[in-house]
Parts: sequence; C-alpha cells; structure tokens
Amino acid sequence: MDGRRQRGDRTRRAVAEQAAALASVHGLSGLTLSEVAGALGVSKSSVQAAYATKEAVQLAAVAAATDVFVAEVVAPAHAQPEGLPRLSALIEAWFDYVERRVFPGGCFMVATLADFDSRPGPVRDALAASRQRWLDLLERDAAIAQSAGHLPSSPPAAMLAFEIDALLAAANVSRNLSDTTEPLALARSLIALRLGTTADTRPPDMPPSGASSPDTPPPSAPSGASSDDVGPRVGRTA
Amino acid sequence: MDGRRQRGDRTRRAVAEQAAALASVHGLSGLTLSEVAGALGVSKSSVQAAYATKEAVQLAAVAAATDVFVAEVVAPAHAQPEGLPRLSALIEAWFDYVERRVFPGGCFMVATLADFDSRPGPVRDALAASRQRWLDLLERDAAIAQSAGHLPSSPPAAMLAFEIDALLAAANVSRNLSDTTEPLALARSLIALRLGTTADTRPPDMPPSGASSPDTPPPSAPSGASSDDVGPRVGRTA
DNA sequence: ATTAAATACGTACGACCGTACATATTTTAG
DNA sequence: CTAAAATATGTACGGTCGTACGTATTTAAT
Repeated sequence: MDGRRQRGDRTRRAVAEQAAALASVHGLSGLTLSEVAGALGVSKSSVQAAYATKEAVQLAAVAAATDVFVAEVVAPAHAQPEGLPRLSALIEAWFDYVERRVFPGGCFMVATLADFDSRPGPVRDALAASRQRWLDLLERDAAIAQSAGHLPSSPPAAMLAFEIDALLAAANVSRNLSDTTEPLALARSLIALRLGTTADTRPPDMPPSGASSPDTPPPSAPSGASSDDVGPRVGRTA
Repeated sequence: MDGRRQRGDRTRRAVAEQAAALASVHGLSGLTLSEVAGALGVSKSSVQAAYATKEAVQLAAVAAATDVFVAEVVAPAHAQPEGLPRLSALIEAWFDYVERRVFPGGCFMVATLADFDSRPGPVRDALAASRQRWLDLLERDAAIAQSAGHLPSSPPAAMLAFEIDALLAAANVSRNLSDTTEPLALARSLIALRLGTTADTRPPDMPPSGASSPDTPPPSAPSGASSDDVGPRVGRTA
C-alpha cells in the first residue's frame, strides 16, 4: 500500500511547505498556484493534482507552517523545565527562528494573520486556532512561573502572553521593514524587562553599563533613520 | 481656475478614501480597481482617469489614510498638553478610532503593513514613513513625560513607543479575529500598567474605577474638520 | 469663438488567475 | 493478468486583473 501513496504524500508535503514559505512573504491570499508550481519546478497541474482547490493549498500551508513552527520553536523549548525557563526558551527560540529566516518572510503567522483576520472562512479559523495554541502555550508557562514565584503575578498570565506575542509580532514587522535585526533586539530587551530576566533597562544600542546580561549581541548601528528620502512625496501634514 | 479641477480633486479624494477603506480589510495588494469603482458607484475607467496606475491609487490610499488617522487620532490628542496627558490621549484616541471602525477593517496601518513589509517599492516606503511618524509621535511625548517625571525612565522612550504600538497592533488583530472588543480592553490595561496610569492589574472588564486619576479626560473632541464619509459600507466577501 | 485640457465612460487587449478535463504512466487490487 | 485508482502533465475555458485607447462632454485659456 505504499510507493504510490508515499510519493503522493511527499509531493503534497513539498507543495504545502513551499506554499507556506511563499505565503510568509506575500500573504496567504496573495498565494498563486503558478507561483508554488514554479518554485517547485513542476507544472501547475501537478499542484492541482495534489490539492483540489486553492483553499486546500492554503489550509495545507497553515498546517505545514504550524508543523515547522512546532519543530523549530516549541519542541526545542521543551528541553527546558516548565515555567520561566521554558517560557524564556520559547521566546529565545522564536527570535532564533525569525533571525534564521526559517520562513523567508519572517514569522508565518504574523504575515498571514493580518491578511486573513477580516476574511471569514476555514483558513482564518485555522490561523486563529494555531495562534490560540501559541498563546495558550505562553500563558501556561507564564502561569506556572507565576505560581512558582519566578514571575510577579501582577499582570495575569493571559495578559503576559498577549504582550509577549504583541512584541514578537511587532518586532517581525519592523525587521521586515528595516531589514535589520535591531528591532528583534529591542523586543528582546522589552520582554526581558517584563520577565525580570535582566536588571538592566538600557536600550540595546548602548553597551551595558555593568557586567550583566551576556546575551545581547551588539546590533550594529544605531538606526540612523534610514528612511528620510521617501521618493514619491505623498506629502501630507505632520 | 476652479470648477473642473475642483471636481477632479473631489473625485480623487473620494477614490483615495474608498481605497483606504477597502485596503483596511483586504490589504493594499488585494485592492482592485473594479472594487473601488464598484464601491463608489462609478466605472472602472473613472478610477483610472483619477489615478493613472494602481500603484498611484495605493499611494493615494496611504496618504488619505494618514490624513484620516491624523484627523481622528493625532489632532484630538493635541488638545492635551505635551507629555503624559497627550500620550494617554493619543492612545485613548487610537482605541476610540478602532472601536468606532473609522476604517471597516480596523487600523489601516496594521492591515497594510504586514501585507507590504516584504515588498520593496514606493508603497512600502510610504507606509514605513507614516508608521515612523507615528512612532516618533509616541516617543516624543513619552520622552517629555519622562523628563517631567511623570513616567519612569526605565524603559527609554523609544522602547516605550515600540511597546505601545506593538500592543495596539496586536489588539487590532485579535479584535478582527474574535470580533470582540475584549482584546482592546486587554491592551488598554497593559498599556495603563506600563504607564502607571492605573494601580490595579485586574482584568479589563472595568474602566478606571475610582477617582484617582484626574489626568485622562476623554479625548474624543469633535475635531470638527471634514467628512466622516470615509467608509461606511464595504460589504462583499471575496 | 476657438483651441486646449481634463473628466467620465465605454471598449478592447493581453496576462494571469483558478478550475475542469483529457491523457499517459505508474501502482495497487482483485 | 486485468481492472481500478492515483500521480503528473498538457490543454483549454471563463473570469478578472491592470492598462491602453477612443470619445463625448465640460471647463479653462487664448
């Protein structure tokens, strides 16, 4: 019962992963069957042979991206014990996953959620479910860390998870806009501040005053406002 | 020297505002000239008579959305004195602007940035510039508040601005996903916590309870100015 | 008044989209 | 071995996209 089905499954997986990679750049609705086929070096008909409709490809992309995310972020962090260590590991793994450009467009969820959040349907539901699982993951370890006394209980775990996710998403967007890893370092600092992982609250472009925080690599340049010559002057006030 | 040019400008403005409204839902790249024309009740050719190319429409939409944002969020907050009062007013005006659905898809920037952040070109540059102006605005008042002693200097103003913007953006996405205003209240609480505007960290089902904070008056000033015809009725699911 | 310019619309064209269908080729099932 | 099923590709079709062009009609300038 293998051989043919196995080959088919391999093709389907390749299609889904390629679709996820492309969607991280252009969004899930900007996805194109020809694009996926071209990137894989196969014909458009082959993609349609694997998945009947475009929506099926989108759903498969969401599933594949979730798998990648679990493998690259969630699983590594599970080497750490529950609570604050695992929470910190999750966050660090996320930064690593974005910095390594596991998806060419950065974080798959960030790129696709804003695209589909106002478009009802199965794809949005799948995205929302995947995002919720991620938030639950953060919240769980935050709650454990709180009841272990490793984190102040002042912002409830759910709020903490929301905030961490917000900072990660914003860092992803800023990084894509500026093509610099500086926003990632900025978000890292803010999260560390929130978690009390570091005592130092200086901006990431200044050398740490004391002898603390060994894990903040120098982020090259101090963001000299690279965007001062905006070509087409749509000029408006302020 | 008016009459014809005036009529043309009115048409162009209408096209740009409608395009901005639609883009807040489907994104700027998902925009369609036929869609804009249909929503305005004119022919597709009329839209092209107003703007030569689609990219011009996108740029006009960014400019129009920026104008709306300035009128609905920035201008009202300027009734408050610089520093913490104005910063709080900016944030409150933003929540109000999203809650009132000035744009049918919520915040225009959030919907369009994730869509275009990996797509080089004039549109991305315009979006990035507009976003940077917003961040600068937040940072400026945060810095003033800090040097006035109204805010702790612990996270530098730039980081504070980044965090506030991140929470707002995440709130917008969550709101669109869940179609509930609860995420907005959540982000409100987190920001209030960060700013020290409130002393309690309870879940956000209540507005600031007591009479303890006298410096956050409702910034929903009329702002007079022009039309609010920016975008009722967008209907239509693709 | 005549000429020039801009608006508003219709029509048309090429390109690409998603999908349906026909078809070899291979693999499983009976 | 034969029949059924699935993969991989080619081809074709309707639809929509962005754009180009033609053309009345209105306004501005001479």
